[in-house]
Amino acid sequence: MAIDRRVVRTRTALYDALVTLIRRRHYDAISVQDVLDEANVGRSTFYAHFKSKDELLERSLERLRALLEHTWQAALSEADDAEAIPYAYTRALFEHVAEFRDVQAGLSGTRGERIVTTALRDNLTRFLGSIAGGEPPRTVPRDLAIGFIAETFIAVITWWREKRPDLSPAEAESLFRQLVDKGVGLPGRPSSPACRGVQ
Amino acid sequence: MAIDRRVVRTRTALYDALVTLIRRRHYDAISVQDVLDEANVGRSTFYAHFKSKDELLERSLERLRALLEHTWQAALSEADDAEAIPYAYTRALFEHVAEFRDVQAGLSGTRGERIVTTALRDNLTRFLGSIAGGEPPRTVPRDLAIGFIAETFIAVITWWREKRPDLSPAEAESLFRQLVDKGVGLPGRPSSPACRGVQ
DNA sequence: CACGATACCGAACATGATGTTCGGAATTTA
DNA sequence: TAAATTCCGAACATCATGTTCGGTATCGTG
Repeated sequence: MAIDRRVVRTRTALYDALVTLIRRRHYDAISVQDVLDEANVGRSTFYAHFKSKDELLERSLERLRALLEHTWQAALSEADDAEAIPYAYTRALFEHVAEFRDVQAGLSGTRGERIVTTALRDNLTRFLGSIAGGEPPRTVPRDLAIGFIAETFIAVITWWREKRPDLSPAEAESLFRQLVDKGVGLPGRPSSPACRGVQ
Repeated sequence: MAIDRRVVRTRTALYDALVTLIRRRHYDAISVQDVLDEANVGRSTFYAHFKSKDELLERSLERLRALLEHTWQAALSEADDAEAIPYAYTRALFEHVAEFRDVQAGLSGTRGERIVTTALRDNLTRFLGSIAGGEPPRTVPRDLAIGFIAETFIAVITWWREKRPDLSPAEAESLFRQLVDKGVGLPGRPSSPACRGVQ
């Protein structure tokens, strides 16, 4: 027996409603009742599927996961060699990210933001882990490196949205890559000279 | 006329109570009433001083600010030259951070964490800005660089607490500096060879 | 098509947190 | 000591959360 069509309709309606509302106002300012009204779903029905607004968000992120997976696959086929894959991936990611600006804004500073960030980090871990072939040992532990990459990604797109929304995805991605690849050093002292960016 | 002693007593009692509770349980699981009971302060009194739990936390961070300021001053006098100041600062910071592990844990994933992170970033901005003498132009915009540093700091101490609490402050700080200075590159391709860590 | 199973509705209810009000008591400053 | 300020605490209004349950609609299946 296949999955009852009513449940998929109900759930997607709730997912859509939540995203719609996040685009309109701040995540913390959205009540379960708001989602219910937007989705035209009964109260008891909601709690039959999810135990909270946070869980609704979390489960809805399987869509994000699908997007990331698709982007990853595209990067896989597009890249020349295995080493270039991650870069093709993040490049594509920056192209897509701009479309979700209002969602990012609605999530900023909330528990929801952490939920999304965690999902992103988990996906990165999975993807990057899948191509960890004969890599030389690194001084920075792998899980820390991945957390670092994910947080840097968040830092860049947040700054991009809040401070310099005029930048193109390519420019933002360039900054991201620069930070991940070479760091920046603490102001006052250049990091090791060979690593300074050009100019 | 000086500030009424009753108000400072009340406020510090509330600050202390909040921190005490965060050490015991998760920030989200703490109600205003809990803080009131712990601090032995009347309900109406609380709302005469703060409009919410979040504001209480935010205002209580003036203490954090004082700690950071003190650490900064110490780094100022300790460092040989101006360029070494930031590093003396972060080194000292990692020494202190271990003492607040349970507070970090109680805040992780909450709005409170964002409040603290923002305060930290603001302080970093202020400090690092104060020594931004004749610095060469950098390819990465200054405010992005500072945000990047702050987020990297958070990423490292979070990973340190959750995954490798056995590490010494010096070891953790070494990883932090490595990331900030040289980045890490995306797995699969080394970042520019000259920048790889030793070994 | 028809029947059994399942999901949805919606109203009602319990619970608990938030934030306000106000008169009287206590403490502080001057 | 006197005036001003702050605190207390109980009562109250409001709101969001989460649960219960009987009736209804929709679904999958034979």
